[in-house]
Amino acid sequence: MAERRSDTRQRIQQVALELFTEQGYDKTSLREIAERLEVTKAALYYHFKSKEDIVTALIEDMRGDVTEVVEWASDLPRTPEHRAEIVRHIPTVLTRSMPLLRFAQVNETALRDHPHGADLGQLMWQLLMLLSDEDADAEHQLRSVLAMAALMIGMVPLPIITAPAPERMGAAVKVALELVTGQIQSA
Amino acid sequence: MAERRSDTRQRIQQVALELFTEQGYDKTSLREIAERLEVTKAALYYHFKSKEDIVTALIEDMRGDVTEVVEWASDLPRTPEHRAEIVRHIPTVLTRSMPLLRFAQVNETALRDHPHGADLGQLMWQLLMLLSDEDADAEHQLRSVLAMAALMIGMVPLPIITAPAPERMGAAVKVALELVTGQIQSA
Amino acid sequence: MAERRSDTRQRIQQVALELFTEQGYDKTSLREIAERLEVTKAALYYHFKSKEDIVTALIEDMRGDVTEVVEWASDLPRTPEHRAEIVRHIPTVLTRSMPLLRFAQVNETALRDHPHGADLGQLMWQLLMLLSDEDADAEHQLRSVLAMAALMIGMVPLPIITAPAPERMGAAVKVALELVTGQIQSA
Amino acid sequence: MAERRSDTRQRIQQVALELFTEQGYDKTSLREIAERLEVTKAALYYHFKSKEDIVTALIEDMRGDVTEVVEWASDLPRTPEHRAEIVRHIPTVLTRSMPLLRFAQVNETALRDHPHGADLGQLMWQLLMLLSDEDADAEHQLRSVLAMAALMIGMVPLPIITAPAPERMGAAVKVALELVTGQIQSA
DNA sequence: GATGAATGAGAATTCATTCAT
DNA sequence: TATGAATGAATTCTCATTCAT
Repeated sequence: MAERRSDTRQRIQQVALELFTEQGYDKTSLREIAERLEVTKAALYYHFKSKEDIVTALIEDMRGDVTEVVEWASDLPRTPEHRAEIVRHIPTVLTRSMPLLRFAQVNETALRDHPHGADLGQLMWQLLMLLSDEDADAEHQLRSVLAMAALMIGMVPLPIITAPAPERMGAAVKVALELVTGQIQSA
Repeated sequence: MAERRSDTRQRIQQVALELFTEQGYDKTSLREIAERLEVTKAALYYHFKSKEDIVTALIEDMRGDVTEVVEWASDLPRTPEHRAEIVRHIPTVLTRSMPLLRFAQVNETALRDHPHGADLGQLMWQLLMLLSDEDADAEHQLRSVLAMAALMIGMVPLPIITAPAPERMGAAVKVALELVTGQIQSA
Repeated sequence: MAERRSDTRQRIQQVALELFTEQGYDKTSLREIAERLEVTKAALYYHFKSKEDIVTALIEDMRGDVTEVVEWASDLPRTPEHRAEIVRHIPTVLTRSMPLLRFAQVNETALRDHPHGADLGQLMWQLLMLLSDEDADAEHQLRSVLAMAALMIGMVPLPIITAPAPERMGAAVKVALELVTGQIQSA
Repeated sequence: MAERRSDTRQRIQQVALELFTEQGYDKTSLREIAERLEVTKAALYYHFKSKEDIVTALIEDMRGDVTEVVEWASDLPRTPEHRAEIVRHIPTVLTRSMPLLRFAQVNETALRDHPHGADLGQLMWQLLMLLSDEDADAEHQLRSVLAMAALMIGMVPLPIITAPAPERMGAAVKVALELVTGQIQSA
């Protein structure tokens, strides 16, 4: 009763996500994951049919959060005020998904030929499109890309930005707002 | 006279840079590079003592351009006007280095344990510091990171930004200026 | 009463025989057999103590038929007429065993080191010896081998022989008779 | 000068053919082949791009002999006399190819999904068709299959046939002739 | 300025098998 | 009468690297 159903499967996903992000998907061997979990490689294959499949599961798991925010935002009219609201909302709703987004960014090339890499790309694309339009001009598109980048940097530390998390997040939202509304924000 | 000094060495670097960027450093084998050049793997080892060493050479080759702009900018006083001038200057002086910067970005994890990966990081750091200060606040640091990101996106196409190169570059400079000067730019 | 004794055990044997013959013993994994039956691999181990053991059961099951014909024929005097009678008898009495004989032939190498592979070999040997003698000359031995081969080809389709089953069987018996009696048979 | 070109490649093929025939293709690991040759597994991969590829090379190597006899025989008119001539000719011209034919027969299932397994099948088919016709009746087709089988048994020892090689071959030719000409042969 | 032949280390994957429940 | 979870040993294959020529 105390045993959670398929504890191991969860732990594999978690450790894999950590290692894939830290060292890269290609540089991380299944041996390494297995050792870290103190199981055998074959145990990984009991739970996932391939290395790729671990990634697939990771993506599947987090798709929900993104879809949710996309659906919520899609109904909003495309006004600067609503874009601002979306920007403010994203950090709270996507916190749990951030590790995956970071993983995706760091493993860009490795995901290029992954069968579900495209899916991940699409998720990010949908996020971006919340702040812009497919037929907006280059500047608008660029602004929304940068706004999303700002939010990501706010949520996960970049070695270059030394400030503590809350301050970082505050700055990120502020700059992101400026980018999507085209207005300087007062602190 | 007819033979340029080490033609092959140049071709190796060029092909390697292409493949490393397209497919990732880890996913690109020396066999693949050799095949593309129609030489044997052993020939690569005549010119470079290891796979890592190709990267080292790549970095070495482009370091000059960056150093140059860094030196030029370092003498300028840290005013908004000069930061703007730097932003405007970067695209012209770094065009040749862009492929390498893109390579670095795309192979973040692979370069993490490369002996000269740190060097590349430092180059980018120096570039960033031209627009900011080590002891600036989080917002300032973030702004300069995003400004550099804007310029990079301007120079190399991101699948998401569909506009043609000149328009893309124009938008990039405009947004970058806005980010580093804190002022909305008029077209 | 409604449940036949060990239904599953029978189904495992049947599916295993099919797959072993189609794809070869080595190429057929227990996973595949289990999947085809929609049970787990562990279920196979409930019924058989090893993969080898499935083969053992298969052989055991069919030994009866062969033994029967061998015993019947052993009592007959070694005359051409009786050899002819044996040839004519074999197809009717061995029809049920044919799948196993085909399996044995197709998995010759795999059965070489099977503990009961020898048994199967012996069964075939006994069959052969019904038509020949251990101390017959090379030609006689060859004739009886070919006669048995003819009968087998008659019973199971070879891709090369396109005729429908009854015609095939008729031709097989005719040629087999000719081989063991040394006389051209009239249709 | 004393060094034969690619000695190793030849030795790999030879040892592989031996082991594949003795133990079966699937049961023979590259490790085993490598050990027998006192080289590393990787050396095999220098000479052949996969395990399959060794088989391909084997087939390629022997195709010539078969093609030759097929071409010679194709020009002959389809009379019983010529069929007899073909039967008599085959053992001399196919001696070198026999090991491969034996390999093919013993590894029937393993070759079923080999990309060049079909090729081998076709070679045998062509051989068969020299003694028969695509639209001959079942009996004729069966006779030529058995005649070829007889010749093969004559060339390679079957455990069941104990006679020494020359006698075996003599018997084989005799029986094969009888099968294709439909006439009892006098010794 | 190259090549041909080889290696050692390690990767992903598959398999038959076991055992507690 | 089964299953879920796991293992150990093996397999095919790839890679960066070396070295004599």
